[in-house]
Amino acid sequence: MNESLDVVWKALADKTRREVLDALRDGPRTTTELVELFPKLSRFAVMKHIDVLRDAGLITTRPEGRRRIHAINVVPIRMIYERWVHRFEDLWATKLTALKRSAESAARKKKKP
Amino acid sequence: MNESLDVVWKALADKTRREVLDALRDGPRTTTELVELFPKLSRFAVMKHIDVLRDAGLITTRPEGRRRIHAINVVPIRMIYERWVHRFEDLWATKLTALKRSAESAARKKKKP
DNA sequence: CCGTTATGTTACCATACGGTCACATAAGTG
DNA sequence: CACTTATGTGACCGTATGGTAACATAACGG
Repeated sequence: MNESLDVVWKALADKTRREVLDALRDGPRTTTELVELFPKLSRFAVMKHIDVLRDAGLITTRPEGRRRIHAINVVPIRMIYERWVHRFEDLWATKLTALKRSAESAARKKKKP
Repeated sequence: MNESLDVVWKALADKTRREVLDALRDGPRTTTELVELFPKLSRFAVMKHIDVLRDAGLITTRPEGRRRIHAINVVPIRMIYERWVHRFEDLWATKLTALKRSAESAARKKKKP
């Protein structure tokens, strides 16, 4: 679970897969329902994306009769945020950042052996 | 700046590139300094990663003499958070309650050793 | 100048990835 | 049972990606 976050990043790198997760925000969907959301893609392409998302732990699949119901699991997204995105928050939205960086840059310039 | 974030996602999908951004959190670095952070990779590989990060707007490069100094730009990361990750935050809470509920339900059913 | 340092360009290769198709299974429905 | 619906598997293919190597430029230091 530690550095297996790379699989999550890879899964999120694809626009279609992020759209699948967007769709699942409102609630679980069957495979066919998800396929119908992407008229430009074949059923197999969407199913492959579902596989990738499931392997990354981003969705859970539960069979119900002959249908398969996919639900989102936000835990990996939360991990991405807490373990990575969050650490950059202090760098954004403040001009202090730019000041700090330019100061460090100036120091670096002077400290050339 | 308001371009599709897809190129940013693609850039962040690589572990090495995320490590480059991690290194740049503390301040700007030259190309050679960044290369030395990855002894297992060739200079060209690291330079390619730098190119990808710059194309995604995640770093800015400024020439200084014969050196090139790369600095992080957190704006795309912030956009990723605000335009995508943030929208799943309300599911974190509901996920917790769902877990709690299922845990209670499991505890109730748990007569089996 | 010359050699060294710092960096870039071009070409090239192996693998991963996104996608399609042919075929297959399996559960409702008449 | 036969028929339709819902879904899955395997092989296959073009392109993108990550990586290396050969060659090239350009600035500093003596």
